[in-house]
Amino acid sequence: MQKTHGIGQFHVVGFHDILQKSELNLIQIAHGSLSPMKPDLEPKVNLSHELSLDHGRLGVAGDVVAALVKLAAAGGITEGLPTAVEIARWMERPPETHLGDYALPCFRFVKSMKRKPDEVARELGNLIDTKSSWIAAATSAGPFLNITVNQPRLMSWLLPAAASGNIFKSMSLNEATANTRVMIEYSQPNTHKEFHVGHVRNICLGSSLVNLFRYSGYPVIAVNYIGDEGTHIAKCLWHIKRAGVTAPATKKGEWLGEMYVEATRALEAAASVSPDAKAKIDGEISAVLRGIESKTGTDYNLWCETRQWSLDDFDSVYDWFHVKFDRVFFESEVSEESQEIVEKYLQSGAFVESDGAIGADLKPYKLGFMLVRKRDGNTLYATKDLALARRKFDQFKIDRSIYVVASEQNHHFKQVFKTLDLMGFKQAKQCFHLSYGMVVLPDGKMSSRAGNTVTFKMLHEQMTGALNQILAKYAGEWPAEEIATTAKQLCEGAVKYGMLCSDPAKDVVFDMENWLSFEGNTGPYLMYSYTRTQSILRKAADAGLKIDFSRATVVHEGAVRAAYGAHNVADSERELARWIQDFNHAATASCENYRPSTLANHLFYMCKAFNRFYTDVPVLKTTDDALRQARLTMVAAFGATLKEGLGLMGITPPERM
RNA sequence: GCACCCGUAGUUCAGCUGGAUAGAAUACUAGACUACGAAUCUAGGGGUCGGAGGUUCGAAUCCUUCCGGGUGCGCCA
Repeated sequence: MQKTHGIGQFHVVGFHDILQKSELNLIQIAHGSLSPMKPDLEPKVNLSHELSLDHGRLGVAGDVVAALVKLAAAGGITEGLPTAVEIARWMERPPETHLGDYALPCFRFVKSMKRKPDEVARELGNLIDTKSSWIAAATSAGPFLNITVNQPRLMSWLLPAAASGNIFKSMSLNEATANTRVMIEYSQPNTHKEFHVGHVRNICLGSSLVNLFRYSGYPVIAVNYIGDEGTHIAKCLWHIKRAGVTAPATKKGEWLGEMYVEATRALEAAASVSPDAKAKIDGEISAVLRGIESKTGTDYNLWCETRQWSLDDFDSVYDWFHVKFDRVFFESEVSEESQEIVEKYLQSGAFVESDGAIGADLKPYKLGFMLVRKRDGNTLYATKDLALARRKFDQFKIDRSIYVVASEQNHHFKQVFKTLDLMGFKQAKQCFHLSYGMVVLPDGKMSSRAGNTVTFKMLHEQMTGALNQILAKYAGEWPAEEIATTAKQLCEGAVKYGMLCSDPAKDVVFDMENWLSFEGNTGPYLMYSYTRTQSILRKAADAGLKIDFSRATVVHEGAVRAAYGAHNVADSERELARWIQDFNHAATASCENYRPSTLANHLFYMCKAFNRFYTDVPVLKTTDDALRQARLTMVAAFGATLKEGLGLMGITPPERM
């Protein structure tokens, strides 16, 4: 992609195929290349890309800058003024709709003009050309300049751009992010253990993050890291052999998880009998472990066989959630490398010996001591994380590394990242641990001892029950296959939305009944909103209103503009358009903050606005042909935006429900 | 003992790099369907933003300190 001279780090040339020529000038003005002011201002790249696609916001900012130049010139000031990109970033949505579409807090830039914010806001309001292309009215309210957008102009750009999906496709064409390779590691289940709802939250967060980063234009490698070795597996196998049990024909992985739980109980019971009994068992388990590590014999064969059961089970879970990994790492494949790492960095001085063991001394950084090799010569979990990180840097050439892991491991990852830094990896500073809180039950914390954990198996069974209920409603009316698909989409969406709609740092209350209640801030509410759009569009097509929303044509823009020029834009339409317009901003923020909840909330408010619009103004029943077409475009624009957003959360809405 | 995270309406949560009168959902109360599908919408009450200081034009947001809850802190993963 060719760089365009004069507009800093913005590359508008690559968007020729998507943007219309008339918009290019606008962007150049907005970024300062056609303006005399601050051409050397360094923009914040990531946020600006999304801004450059928001012609409405930039257009308004451009018109404000034009007035600002006049105002400043009158005072003899020509330098140090903000660019349109800065203005656009500062513009807020006013607290009350009737105040306008944007509010510009003038205290952000008046210092360079040596003026009071109230005065600047008032004079700017008088200077702004309301005959200009984007601004219909501008009035001051104290230090704020409240701006009402030229609605026909805005709608004519926004609605076709969203309905066609061009505005979303453009996001991935971001040169600023295209050269940063990101690896996102998530899921990380242990074989021979239960797959519980905590793992489900991890899958939802991780896969959504992958989507968000890809949407923002990053090349993303999605990876999994499976724990397939360690004493927990030896315990499980020890129990199976001792109890002489055999696996069922199906769901063998789940069965292994149950056997592990039984093993733990049996172990505790046996160990409480006497110290001798405990020692005997410990010896037996060590023998199993050695057997596995010897890579030969019955214990090793049993490990191979049972390990595969777990892996098969994991695959079925991933299929259920529609997640895919580009690469799957195993603990067992980095074991040997971890030993080599210990040797190498012991010599380099990054590691030191202590009490017969080896580790990294992180006390100067208030992170304690990170053990990498035990006295018995074995490496640890942390050592393998170091080995894996090195592989990620060296073999996969990644620039940023993201780990989605529960908050219990905050300390662990601080240690790992600091140690990687001490080992000399410059990418250590680009490592990020997305820490998330626990999944708790409505009546309190989950604990395996209290016997109130929720496994994926239980979740799946509960949802199958809910599934059947939904199934019954349309039996005989819809094709059986569609009923099954729809019910599945609803359940999957309910779970994903419930897992993602609140801040990752906080615990999430797992309340299946609420999530599936279909009322309020739930996945089904959003999906229902989507089906309403499809219902209208289907009916429109049936009535012969064939509008091709797949392309944003000039003709289409003209029609929307004419319709809203001749008819008032209802408040509900204006508000809905706002949420559509701010979608890319929400997606970008969601990505950069590692918080899918930001996007989830945006989608929820957008749906609220749509449902108000739905009851407030007629669409198909609109008598004026042009207005009806414009409103149909609004419906299509909202539907496309919502579908895009749900997709980023890993949710596919049904077409009807 | 030390470190990190959380504390906003009865409950579950929003609140963007500090911005105008702190917003939703739920529950409760009162309304709106000869339907662009009411799995929806409208209206109402409900809050010392854990407490106290500080920073400034301005603090739920930033700093300090205390209180409450959680997690973790060299031979597990």
